[in-house]
Amino acid sequence: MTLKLYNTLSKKKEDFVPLQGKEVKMYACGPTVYSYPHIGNYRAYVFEDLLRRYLEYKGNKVTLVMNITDVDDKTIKASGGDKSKLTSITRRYEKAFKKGLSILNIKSADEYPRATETIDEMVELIETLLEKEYAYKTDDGSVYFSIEKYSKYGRDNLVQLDPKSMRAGERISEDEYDKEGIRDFVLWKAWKEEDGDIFWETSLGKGRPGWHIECSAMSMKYLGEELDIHCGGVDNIFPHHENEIAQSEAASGKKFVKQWMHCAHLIYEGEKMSKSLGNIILLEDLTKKYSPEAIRLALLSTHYRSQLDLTDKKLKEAEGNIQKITAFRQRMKRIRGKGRFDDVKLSATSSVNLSAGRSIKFQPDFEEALDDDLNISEALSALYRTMREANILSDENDIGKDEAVQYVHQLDEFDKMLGILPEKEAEIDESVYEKIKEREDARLAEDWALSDKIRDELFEMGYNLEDTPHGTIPKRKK
RNA sequence: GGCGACGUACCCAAAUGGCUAAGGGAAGGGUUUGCAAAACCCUCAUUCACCGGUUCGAAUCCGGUCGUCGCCUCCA
Repeated sequence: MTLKLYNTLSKKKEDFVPLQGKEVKMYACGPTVYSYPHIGNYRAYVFEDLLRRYLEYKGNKVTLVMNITDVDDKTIKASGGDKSKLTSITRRYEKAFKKGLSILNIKSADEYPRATETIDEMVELIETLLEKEYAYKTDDGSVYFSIEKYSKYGRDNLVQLDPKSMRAGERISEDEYDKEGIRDFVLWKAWKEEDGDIFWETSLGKGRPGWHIECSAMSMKYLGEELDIHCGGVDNIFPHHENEIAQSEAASGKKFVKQWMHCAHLIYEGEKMSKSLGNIILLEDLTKKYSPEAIRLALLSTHYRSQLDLTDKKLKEAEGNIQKITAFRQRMKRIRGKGRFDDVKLSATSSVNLSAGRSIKFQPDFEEALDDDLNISEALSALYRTMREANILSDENDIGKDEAVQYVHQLDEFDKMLGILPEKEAEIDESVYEKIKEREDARLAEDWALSDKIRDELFEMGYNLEDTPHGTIPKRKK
C-alpha cells in the first residue's frame, strides 16, 4: 500500500517516496519562544507527530528537525534589548513548549536547533546569496533577498503570485527599511538602538538574522540541501515558506523540499484565538479539565487540512472515547487476566488460531485510511467498528484468550500512531481485589445492602465497578 | 482589491462519478443486570446550502447564487 500525501506545491495528493530509500528527512517549523504556546500551536505539532509516527510505522527511518526561534522582533521586544534577559525568557518558554510536547505524548524531534546557535550557518548562507547576487546590502547594513533577481519567485510554487496585484502602497510606507523591491525580504537586519546588546558581530556587520533564513540554514545543517518533507501551519505558506524556497534554491541550485504539508488552524468555540479577544487557550487550561489523551484525540480527530473548531463538547466526546478505548483494552486483557476473572470458556470457534472470517480485519482498513493523506476519520471508524465486533464476541462469551490477545496487540500497534492510550495502566491494588471478592460473596448470598456498601467504598477509593459475565471489573475513575 | 478553502442529520465528521451516504456523540426504545455501570441491538439525512447544466448515472464534475472562514501584516 502506498502512502499518498497532499502536497501544497502541486495542490494534489501524491505518492510519497523518500528521496533516498527509506530515509525520510523531515523539517517542521517550531515555535517562536516569546510566550506560552497555545493549544492551536499544539495542533500542528500533533499533526506532525501523527505523520512522523505513521512514516515510521510504514518502515521509514525519520529524522525530524524542529527549530526554536529564540531571537526575532517579538523576543527582542519582550527582553527590552537585554541579551541575558532574552536568553532567560526564551529558555523559559522553550521549556514550557517541550513540557507540552511531552504531556501530549508527542515524540521528540532529533534536533531542536536554536536560532541563536545557528548564526554562523545563516551568515554563511547569506554570504552565498550575496556572492550569487541574489541578495544585496542596503545603506544601513541590512541584507535583502532580491525577488527580481530570482525570477522563479512565487511562480509554480506554494502560492501563485502576481507582483502587480500586490498592495504595494501600504507596505512601502510601513516599511522602515530601504528595500529595492517591495516584495524583497530581509535576510540580515542591521543593528538598531532598540536591539540593545542583542546583536552578532559577523562578516555581514553588526546585526541579527531575519526570520526566514533560519529555517533554511537549520534544515541544511542537519538534513542537507534537499528535504523530503517540510511542514508547518497554513499561515506559514506565505511568505515564510515561499521565501525559504527562494533563498534555499537560489543558494543551492537544488530543489529544496519535495513535499510541503500544512496544517489548518484551530479555532476555539467558533472563534479565532487572539489576544484581543482574550480567548487564548493554553494546554494547561485544558489539562485541568481533560486528560492529555482526550486532548490529543480531540486535536487528532479532525483531518489536518480542515479547520478544527475545538469545543468543550468535542473534548468531552474525546474523553468518552478514550474511556471506551481503554475499557475495551482492559476488557480484552481481562479475558486472559489473572484471578477469577479470566475463566472464560473457550468455545470451538474462538480456540487458539484465528480462523478465516474471524481474523482481526481492521488492520487493512486502518492502514488504507491513513495511506490516504492521513484520513484519520476513516481510520478511527475502522477502530470503532472492530471494537464493536470484539465486544459482541465477548458479550457472547465467544472469544478465546489468544484472540483477545490479538486484539490487544493490534490496538497497541495502532496506538503507536495514535498515541492515545495511557503510558501504562496503573496497577490496581490487591486490596481492591479483596474487596471485590468480599462483594462477590455478598452478592452470591444476595446481601445487596452489603454489596452496595462495598461498591460505594470502592467508589470512594476511586473505582467504578462493572459486573460482567466474566466477573467484576474495577475501573479507575477519571 | 487579490489568492484560497469550506457548506453532508440535533452536534462532530468521512465518502470526490455508480451497490442500502462511514464512524463518533446526543436523544428515544430495547436486550442484559439484584440494582447500577459497561457492552450489545433498534430508531435517528429518499438526502448531501440553493439554482441551473454535463452524464445512462453526481453529495462528488461545470456555471451561477447565498453563506461561513482563512491568507495577503508577526502567527502553528
